[in-house]
Amino acid sequence: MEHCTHTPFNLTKNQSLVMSALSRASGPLSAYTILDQLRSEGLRAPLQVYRALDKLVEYGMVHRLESMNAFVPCRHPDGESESMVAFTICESCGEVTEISNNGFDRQLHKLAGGAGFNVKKSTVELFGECSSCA
Amino acid sequence: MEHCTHTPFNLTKNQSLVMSALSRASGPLSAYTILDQLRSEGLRAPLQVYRALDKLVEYGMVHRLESMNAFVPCRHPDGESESMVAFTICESCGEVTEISNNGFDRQLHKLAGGAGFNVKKSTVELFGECSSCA
DNA sequence: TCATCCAAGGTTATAACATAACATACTCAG
DNA sequence: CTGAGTATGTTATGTTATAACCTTGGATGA
Repeated sequence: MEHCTHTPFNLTKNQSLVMSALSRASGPLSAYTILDQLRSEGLRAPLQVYRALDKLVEYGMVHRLESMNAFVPCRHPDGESESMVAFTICESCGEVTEISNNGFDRQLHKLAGGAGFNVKKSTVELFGECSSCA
Repeated sequence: MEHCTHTPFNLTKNQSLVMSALSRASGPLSAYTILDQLRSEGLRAPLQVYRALDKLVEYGMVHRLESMNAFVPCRHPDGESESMVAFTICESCGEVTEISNNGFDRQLHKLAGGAGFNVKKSTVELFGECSSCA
């Protein structure tokens, strides 16, 4: 599935700006929040942000959190190879963590496969309480 | 997680209207599509639909597809007991299917639990190709 | 009875998220 | 150079969701 294999890209100006805004942030950002942060850099319209985001997602450098209409830089833990990506979202502190696991990925494909469904892309977002808030 | 345990409810008028619109439909409906279908029944404003949807989701009778901003009636297959719910979404014909599986649910909790995260609610949406389209 | 509470409903306005359409510029292989 | 393909800029608009405020109707119990 999506992952960071394409990372070493020459990003365009807008793509770099959006990427660095996301990297600086401590949590997910909406497209419009990114836009506000980058007005001083010359960005003016939502499309400039959305276009950059589309590419960054395509390159696997950014993930979209469907349940939040927000974006995070890809930071899957070292040692994890490419596979499905899932997110934990803490309902009390807002922390978002990326987790990936090959076994789980296989399970998921198997589960869907049992119904004759061939999975190409997955969205897995888990809400609950993180360890620091427990 | 969410499921249909609360089903035998006395729904209000708006809730019934929204529920029957979803039940009639062959696929997911957006809130605004539901509104359009129910104008003839007297609904006028988005909030009337959103409020009904909120309740129906709370009762476990409707699921929200986060990645599509759309809603489907809960129809998990007979014999499946309560557990996590996942959806397959066919990118070629648009068919949406609900699947649930206790083993998968446990896996998912275990995966997150390994990172100290306590899962309360999950969104699992799988995109790909369904059996009829293959 | 009627006071009070509370869930649900109605309405207007607006916020938040996302894309259409069209014109211009950059860049790189042929 | 040239032209195909990608990126950009800009305006306008489409789509999804909620805020704020007020009214209705039914249950409860003093």
